Amino acid sequence: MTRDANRSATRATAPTFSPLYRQIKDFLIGSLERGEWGPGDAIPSEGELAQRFNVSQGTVRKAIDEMAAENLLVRRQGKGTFVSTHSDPRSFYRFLRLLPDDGVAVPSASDPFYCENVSATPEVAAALGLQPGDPVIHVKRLLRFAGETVVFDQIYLAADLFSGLTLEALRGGERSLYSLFESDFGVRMINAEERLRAIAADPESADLLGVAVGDPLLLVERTAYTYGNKPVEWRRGLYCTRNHYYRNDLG
Amino acid sequence: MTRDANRSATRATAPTFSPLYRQIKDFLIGSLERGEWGPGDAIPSEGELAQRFNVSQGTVRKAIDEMAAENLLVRRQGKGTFVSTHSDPRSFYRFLRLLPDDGVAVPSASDPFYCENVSATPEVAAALGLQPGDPVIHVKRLLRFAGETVVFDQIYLAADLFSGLTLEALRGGERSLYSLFESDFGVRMINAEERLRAIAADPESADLLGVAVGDPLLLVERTAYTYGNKPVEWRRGLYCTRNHYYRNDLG
DNA sequence: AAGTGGTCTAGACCACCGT
DNA sequence: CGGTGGTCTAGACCACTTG
Repeated sequence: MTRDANRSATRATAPTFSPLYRQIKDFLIGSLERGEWGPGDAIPSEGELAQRFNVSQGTVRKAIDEMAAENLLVRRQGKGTFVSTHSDPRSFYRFLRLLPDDGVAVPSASDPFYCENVSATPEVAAALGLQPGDPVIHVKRLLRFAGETVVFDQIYLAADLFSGLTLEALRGGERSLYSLFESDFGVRMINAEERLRAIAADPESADLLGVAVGDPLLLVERTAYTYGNKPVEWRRGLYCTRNHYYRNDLG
Repeated sequence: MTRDANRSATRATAPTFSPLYRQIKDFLIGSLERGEWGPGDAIPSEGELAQRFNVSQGTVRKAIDEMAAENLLVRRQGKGTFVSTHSDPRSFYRFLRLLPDDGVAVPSASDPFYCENVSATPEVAAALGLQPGDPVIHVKRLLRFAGETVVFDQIYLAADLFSGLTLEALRGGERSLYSLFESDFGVRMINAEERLRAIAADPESADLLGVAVGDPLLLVERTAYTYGNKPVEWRRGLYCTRNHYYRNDLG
């Protein structure tokens, strides 16, 4: 992280222009990837980082500002800057967009009932960047809102990252799935992309969700990424939208 | 915008703490609301604003930074800072999340076929903050992707803001709907919230979209807001997701 | 009181855009 | 070239949290 690294780069090849705050941000992201600070930990103060990098505090601030905007860090005035965690209730509803038609959000209950090692189908392999046949973990679960079964999720995880995952661990407690991944496997989901479609209920889903075969269901396919935009989870969720809706804000 | 407005506010009532950059931001937003700068116009330079408000350039920068992050302004290095506009292709796909299963985004064609003044139903009135029976404009249109009819939209607009809207104007040209609202009626959509559900196709929609009655369709209800979070449009869209999907990024 | 993030300043220089 | 936004500095003071 030497100063003036750009200006001295008068090579013939195209130089890699990158402002100081960007280099600091990249360094901090690298530290997160390497797990040097765990979720919920405080990172060094702005002043200390400024000294360590020999830059002004404002430059460190700009790097942290961007990371806070990307939900990688959380600032807390008077206390410090902390690594984001899925245990934080504030970041809980970021990955669950389902709300009841009337009234406010109610805590949902997760009921996993299947967890096996299987071979990746071509579809799953493509989503996770694996080869068909590679080992993956297949989880099935239901989500209930106020007693009503609303979601049937089928979740596929790269087996190398989550080896040892069992149904018992999943049934654990009140923690969210991503919270468990984070604490038990050191895999932090920082990003996800969902693709939504309306489809007709198949017999298995209809049975689990208490609807008739052929009834319309909201299909939500999600690819979730960890640091470096590496896909580590793919899931196929069927949402019963009789009394709930999927909310999306177009900023 | 006097300096130290906070510190001198030693009243008994709870003072309204607000940093300088926020006051400047509020002023700029007010100017946008009052239409002092139209979509696509350049706002005064950072230096000029700093002089005008008797603050440093960095303070103005922070105000503009936030507004750029909220898509209200667009910065262009070397040129200036400009009021966002829906004519800008970059902000086009912010309000249309539908993509074809295979291949890249294709320009969509809008085909409006109905535009009448009607009385607001209770549902529409509630969404637009009106009284049931108040006048609204009801528009129906189809959206085609590469020749395939994919969306059936029913759009409701507060009549006072869009009086004079005709089918002919809607059929106008290649401009997006929000681009037309912006240039012809001075109403800029800055924000929207969508609620998604899966439902069974009714006869009218099935006919328009070329599917069977009862087939699953994606229902997308949108409330769009202009400055001051004032709702000005409510729409009910039915999306045929046979060959397309609704994409959502969970940041 | 000490330490943290939050705001603000005044000035410097760089990168980009137009003429 | 002049004007614009983009980066960076060094230092000041404020607001919040904790001991």
